Amino acid sequence: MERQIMSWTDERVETLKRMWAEGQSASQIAKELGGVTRNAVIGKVHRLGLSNRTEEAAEVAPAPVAAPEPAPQPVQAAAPKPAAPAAKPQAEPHLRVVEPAPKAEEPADEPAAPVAFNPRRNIIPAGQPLPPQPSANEISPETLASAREIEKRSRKLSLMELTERTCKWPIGDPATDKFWFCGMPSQAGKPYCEAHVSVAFQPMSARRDRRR
DNA sequence: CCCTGATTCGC
DNA sequence: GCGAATCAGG
Repeated sequence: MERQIMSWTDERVETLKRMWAEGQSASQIAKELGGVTRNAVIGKVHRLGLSNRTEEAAEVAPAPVAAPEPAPQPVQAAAPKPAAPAAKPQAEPHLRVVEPAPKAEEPADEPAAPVAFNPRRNIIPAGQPLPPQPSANEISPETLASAREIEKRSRKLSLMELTERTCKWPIGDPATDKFWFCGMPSQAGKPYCEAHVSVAFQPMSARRDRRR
């Protein structure tokens, strides 16, 4: 009754251009558009002549996040349900708790382990910094900057949208609906994307060096 | 194996 | 113009 079988309408081309500029991969774009394969997307990208996507382009388009636009953003279930994470984030062979930081003023809190919130008991009263984020003072500024950069482009996936190959780094406060998972491509065999792996898996030597 | 983009070429 | 098949690479 409509649409003569998926074609490159202006609208779809716009989405393609926008996502490509944001640095999304051809497969991600294809998935978003639906009805086309990544090959189709790549082919179109080339025909549009916007092949080599350089850094600057990526810095222009990033929509500010909770932008109230009718854009085809992936819906996100805002239900803070106890539902067992299909892809249980934790239980990773993650970091060693670093040596008991003799930095007196640093309360021996959590290691840099993200996804540690416990949804079953009391939902964290929004306002308490319970959510993930490892103690920044243990991470190099470069690594943190990289993570923040990635988070701005995160795919904001809901729990149910995570797969074995999406970054499961939680972002935001799980007690609110401003909570989602990074969703960028995860490193093979790892639970997080490159940037978040860097934050989560700190080589002991690097940590040691940093606090010398 | 998972994934990436690039290219070719029949349609 | 389109995109599957294929290639080259991480």
